[in-house]
Amino acid sequence: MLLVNHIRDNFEAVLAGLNKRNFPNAESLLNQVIQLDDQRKSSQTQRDQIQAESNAISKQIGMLMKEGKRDEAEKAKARTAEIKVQIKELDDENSRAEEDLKALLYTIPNIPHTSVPSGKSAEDNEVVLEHGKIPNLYDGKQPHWELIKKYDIIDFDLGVKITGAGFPVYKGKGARLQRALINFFLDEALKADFMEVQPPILVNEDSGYGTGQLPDKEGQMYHATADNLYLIPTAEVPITNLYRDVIVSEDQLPIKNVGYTPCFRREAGSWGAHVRGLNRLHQFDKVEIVQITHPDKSYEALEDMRSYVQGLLQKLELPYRVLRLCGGDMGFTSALTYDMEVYSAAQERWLEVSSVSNFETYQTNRLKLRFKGEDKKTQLAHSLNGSALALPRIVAAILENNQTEEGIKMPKVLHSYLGFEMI
RNA sequence: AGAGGAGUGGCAGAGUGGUCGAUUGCGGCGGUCUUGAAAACCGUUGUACCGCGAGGUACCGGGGGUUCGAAUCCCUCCUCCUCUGCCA
Repeated sequence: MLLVNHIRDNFEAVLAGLNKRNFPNAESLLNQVIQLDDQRKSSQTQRDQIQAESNAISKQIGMLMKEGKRDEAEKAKARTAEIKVQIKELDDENSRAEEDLKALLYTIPNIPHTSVPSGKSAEDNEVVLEHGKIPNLYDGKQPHWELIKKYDIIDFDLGVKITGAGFPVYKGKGARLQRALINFFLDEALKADFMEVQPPILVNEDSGYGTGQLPDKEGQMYHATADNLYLIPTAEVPITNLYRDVIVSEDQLPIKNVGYTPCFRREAGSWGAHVRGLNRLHQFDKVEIVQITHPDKSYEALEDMRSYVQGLLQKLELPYRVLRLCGGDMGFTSALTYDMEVYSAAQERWLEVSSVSNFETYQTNRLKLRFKGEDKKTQLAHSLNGSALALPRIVAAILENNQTEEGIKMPKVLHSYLGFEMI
């Protein structure tokens, strides 16, 4: 969430940023924030003053008791009754103001970076670059949901029997392709100096709040109610929360982590014509990269992560393009997001396979993720993450783009991982 | 899962109702001494909020309660350890 002091000091800039997102009622909400913060401050100041008085009286009573002056002590006690009531009132007032302020801040999205184009929807995203040749396929080309049946490598019906729609079963070369991609992605990340982690894939409420899935997106996560745990929608949640309530020393930055996890999304009400086959699933595999950086270095890191992901797509020989998301299409918590899309030659459309974002202090403020530099001052770090990569759509694109009448050719870089070259 | 024990500052470890944000040791930082280092000695050493400042307030696993006053008493939750059971 945004820092109140930042809103105070940069009111016009914050307002302009929210307008770039087409965020409604921005000005009045920002004014409310400042007003609630003022309320919070004044109730706390009052509370602290009275508390100080009460503490003084208590000390006095302690001394009187020690000296055996029981009567005077009793007299002093009488005065505290009123103070107690006042403290209770101011306490309530203060915590109410704090809660209201927090609730309000939760509804305000991050401020877009100056380079973010204004715009309302995906159509206004800026195409930063396109790379690779869109393949010219033979006449009998098929979308991946046909190919997987033809070669018997992914079985949706079996998944329905075992679990339900959106939980495919990968078989034979299909399963081996999954495993190969995961290993390839992890090995590449290790070469790029990311430290591998294997986090839990169920997380508690605090973690959900830490990265912002709660309270807004509660309905998007599977909830194990018996234990009040959530299945992760992305490894971003457990990996970034590793650093919740942590103060690192400046020389430990940047922190670079990579993790492979399955991801679970309920995707309630989001099924339609474009989500056939592997395009949208309830469970899928993803390798995620996360960085925690010094505030001065986060945009450099973002560019590094972007070119890193581009490198993966190039090695997989997939035609892709990079989009800079516009204000209206960007995620709630992000300051700048690049989407990577691969071209799916049989569906004849672009598929999002990665999203790389800088959250600046928006997440770290909630997480209380700080660093301490030479000057001994603690300040919020910046957090970033990106998919590197999400498997299903990569699999879809590999299958579709490389299909021939003789079979499906596997990208060269995967051969040693796969143990075969064709499906 | 059952029985018992325990959670205190970076770490170790005192503190069982009063001036305790908390004795002490180690570590860290600064200094004295030294050609340099070690040793020794001296000083310093958390986080957050409010305040221009002086300063104030909160934090002893989390939450709640008793009390004029809670690290200390009560309730509850969490975590760890030991024993028993179960298990990949």
